[in-house]
Amino acid sequence: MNREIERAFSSYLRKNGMRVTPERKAILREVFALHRHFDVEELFDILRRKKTRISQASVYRSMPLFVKAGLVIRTAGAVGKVVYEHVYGHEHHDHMFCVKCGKQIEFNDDKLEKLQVEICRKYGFNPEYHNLEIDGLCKNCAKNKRTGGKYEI
Amino acid sequence: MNREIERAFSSYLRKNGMRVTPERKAILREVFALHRHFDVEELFDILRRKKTRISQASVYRSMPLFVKAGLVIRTAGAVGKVVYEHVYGHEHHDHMFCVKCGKQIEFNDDKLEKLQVEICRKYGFNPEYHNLEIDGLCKNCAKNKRTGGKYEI
DNA sequence: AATCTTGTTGAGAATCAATCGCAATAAGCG
DNA sequence: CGCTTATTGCGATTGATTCTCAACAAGATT
Repeated sequence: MNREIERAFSSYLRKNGMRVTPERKAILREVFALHRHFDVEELFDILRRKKTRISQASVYRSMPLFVKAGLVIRTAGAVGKVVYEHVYGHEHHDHMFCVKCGKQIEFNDDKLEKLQVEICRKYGFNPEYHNLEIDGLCKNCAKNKRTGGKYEI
Repeated sequence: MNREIERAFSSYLRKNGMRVTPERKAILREVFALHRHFDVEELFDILRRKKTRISQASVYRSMPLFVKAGLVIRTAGAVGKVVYEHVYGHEHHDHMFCVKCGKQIEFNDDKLEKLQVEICRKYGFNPEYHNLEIDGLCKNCAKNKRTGGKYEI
């Protein structure tokens, strides 16, 4: 992981009267070792497998800190589950999600980003983060389209 | 409520070998009487206040059906909560969500919609529905910005 | 209209994510 | 080093959602 990230986080903590603990650092390290979306359960499992002696509660407690520090974002997950993704030093991207096979396509479009900022301005809204998910059928599934599929929503 | 909606739903059910029950119809009616976002708890409370003898489980069971039938959409709610909104015969819109005060702003932008379709085409993706949520600070909260606010994320 | 099949309901138990309370611990200050 | 107080871990708790299962009833068949 990047030394820079750790420093950014420590700085965020101190600035807000919070403490830099080995637990928080260890969790952050794993978050940035995971190059995909994940939920707290997965993260906790990884930490446990690595024998770090960190409680689930601490993991739950740390995630909002990472988010507030701008290092991690929370994206829409399955029903009643919160999904995270680290973001520091990464390109922002949006998702297409195939409702049939579950395939995820990541994309990024500059025009789209700019247009959103423009729209926000119209409403006096200060965007910090956005999440666009387009649901539909991927190329493959559109081809073998069956009506009335029973995929989960 | 619209007779047309009820017919659309009944048709969806029959097409998939499911049954049209008074419970499902009553729930659907309330969903379309509610002209705003809601969660299952609210919906259930309303049904109870109206003395309809419908169980919470049935409400939970019905929601995904409405979604699959294309009458209702699920949008991102607070942590661990699912929020719904009826959509049939309504203009599609997206949301801005103030992370500090929780205010929701609905907006719609034609250019944005068209741009998305265009992007999908590039990926051979067939969009059916999309959900864009822009998180940030509303006009008011941006003004009285305190650093390190403790709002939940 | 009576019968049959099978999807649906209600009630409560069960599950699962997330949070909380509290005593023990330790970060960071002087 | 010693003090203050944020943080930890544990277990209990909350709260939303799902499950189980027996009773019921929708819709097809006769």
